[in-house]
Amino acid sequence: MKNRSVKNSALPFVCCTPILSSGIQPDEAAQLAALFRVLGEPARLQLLSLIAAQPNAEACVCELTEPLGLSQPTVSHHLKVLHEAGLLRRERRGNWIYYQLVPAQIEALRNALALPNPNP
Amino acid sequence: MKNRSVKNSALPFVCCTPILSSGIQPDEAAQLAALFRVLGEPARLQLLSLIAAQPNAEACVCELTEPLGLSQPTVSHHLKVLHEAGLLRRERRGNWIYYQLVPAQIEALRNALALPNPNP
DNA sequence: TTTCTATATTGACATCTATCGATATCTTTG
DNA sequence: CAAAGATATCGATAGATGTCAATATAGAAA
Repeated sequence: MKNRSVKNSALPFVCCTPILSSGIQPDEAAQLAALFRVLGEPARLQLLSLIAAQPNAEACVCELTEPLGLSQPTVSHHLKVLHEAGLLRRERRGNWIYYQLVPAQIEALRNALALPNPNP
Repeated sequence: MKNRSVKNSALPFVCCTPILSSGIQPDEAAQLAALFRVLGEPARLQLLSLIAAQPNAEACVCELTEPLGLSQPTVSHHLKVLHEAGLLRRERRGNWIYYQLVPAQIEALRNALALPNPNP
């Protein structure tokens, strides 16, 4: 099977052409699919949701491990995947590392699914 | 690893709560992730794009195999996955089976990624 | 420097899945 | 009914990946 990870097949911050409005090329499909694959994991969707729900829309790993019911290394792994996909920003503050959403990247993904205008 | 397929963990036509506006539950995350996972495959994105680009926004398997460069069983498999996810409609017409997009389901997925309103 | 705490990395394992060749099923046509 | 064509299913296989325990790393504090 081909390598389909974001890290190797796509750059962060892809600008997503609407796939339903124009024929997409194989390399575009690979990049975009890598991003959707990142979202194709319940734990990662919950992480995005949890972070968005925090007071300042940011959270450190220690705040995310318990509500997810996963080990700290696993949570770290998922955060890394989200970060490499450009969906999360990270910032160290003292001992803690805070993760925040990257709204532009999420919006880019949404845009890829935009329906074609029936009356252009 | 848990079963994460659409067929077993999610019903077609899920109605997607915006995950960034409210904390989502594990079962919601599982359903939604199953849908994103369906999109996390280059071949399937290309299928959606190809079908959308057809004259009547529909295509039979025979029209999709060649541009994808995959075998007929593999294309059939991907179409089945998309169909079970509620993203494609199927309709037999003579010997051929035509697949069409289901815009409502695509829109539902988009909606799941909607950003929260900064000034509610 | 040493210790403590938070996070990341490593290695291993079980499971999932994309892919294909072979074959079955279904529909039309002769 | 038999033959042909389109699509689906089956079985096998290689590669990807989520998970954890163990360990490493990095910054803060003593």
